[in-house]
Amino acid sequence: MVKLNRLNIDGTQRILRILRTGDIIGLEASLSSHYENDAIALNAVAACRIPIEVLERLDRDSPRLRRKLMSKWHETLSEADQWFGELTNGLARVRMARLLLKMRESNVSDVSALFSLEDIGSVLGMTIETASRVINTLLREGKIRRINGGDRHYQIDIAALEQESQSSAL
Amino acid sequence: MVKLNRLNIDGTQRILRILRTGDIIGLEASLSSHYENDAIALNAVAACRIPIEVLERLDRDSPRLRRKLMSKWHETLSEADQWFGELTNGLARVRMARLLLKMRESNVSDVSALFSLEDIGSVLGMTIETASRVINTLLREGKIRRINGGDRHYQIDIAALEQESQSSAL
DNA sequence: CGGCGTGTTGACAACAATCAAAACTTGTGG
DNA sequence: CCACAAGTTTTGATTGTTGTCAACACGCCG
Repeated sequence: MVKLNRLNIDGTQRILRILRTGDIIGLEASLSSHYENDAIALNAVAACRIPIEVLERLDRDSPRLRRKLMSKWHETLSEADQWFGELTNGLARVRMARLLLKMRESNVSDVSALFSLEDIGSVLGMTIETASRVINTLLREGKIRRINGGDRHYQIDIAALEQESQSSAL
Repeated sequence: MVKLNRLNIDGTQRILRILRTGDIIGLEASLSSHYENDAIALNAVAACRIPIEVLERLDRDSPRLRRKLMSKWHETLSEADQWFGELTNGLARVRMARLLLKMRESNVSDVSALFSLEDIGSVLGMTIETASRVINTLLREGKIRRINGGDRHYQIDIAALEQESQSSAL
């Protein structure tokens, strides 16, 4: 997992979203030659680099790749909007529920991989203390369970969390 | 101004961002043929429509346009990230200050155009009551001034608001 | 005039931040 | 292998901010 970090003008830092297998990054390099936010790996990652020249040649010669590239842009934007819409509204426990659902290893899995409290706080816009409290409440309620050995992995009660995540926001 | 509205699965609604002169919308139509969020005009707007076929022909024939198109995607994503980073952190009055600065008519103007309290609330993730309170506090402090006649237009004290907007978040 | 949409204000309750301390983990060097 | 230091998480007490509920003001239009 890779966190996409934005450093605001005022020194504030916020995680914009978490990138996972299949996600693309730095596509803007083909345009402006400077990155606008940091990417920091949260665990061991395998990355595949495509040199700009190759990208440009393919872009020139292959309409199919062009289409694919557009599609990636779209996907990224769509993802960004989803994070915005889902993780910035509602009570702390609602946002946490949504994050847990979002960070599942796959759409059918009930195993969710989280990260440090500090990073959780930065994603959900809350302090590490509230993050900790919310997680522990969910643990006590049996809606999530720590997987031991798994580094900050949780087994989650999907149905329960989906209900939580639908609390009205604002 | 056009508000880009996201309708979440749970019925919640949230404004993702506000589009203004020069912004582009519905670029994804060239890919997936379905829109994922509503666009609603907040005042009279002039729009320019480009048929997909034209877009595709130009995309095929003109490398320059392709570059331009990519650039637009990039711009949109960048904008989305900026909204996320700036308007979802910190106290209500900090977020309001940032919105006021962002909604200026130009980079040098000190006139900021807002919209209904309901929409402000939906952008900043707060209730209309808090939005009203914050605005009135800023008015009383003389940091913003209502422009009479101007429909929800404010003359803002840029320096003061910039200072506000730099309050530590979280 | 009377109703409707929008904005304002107050009192109160709920939620989350802050401050502080302790428990627990992990890695390091003796 | 233990002791210790540094980092991370947990928990408690308290304060501050924001949401909720309710009432009212104001302008607009039929």
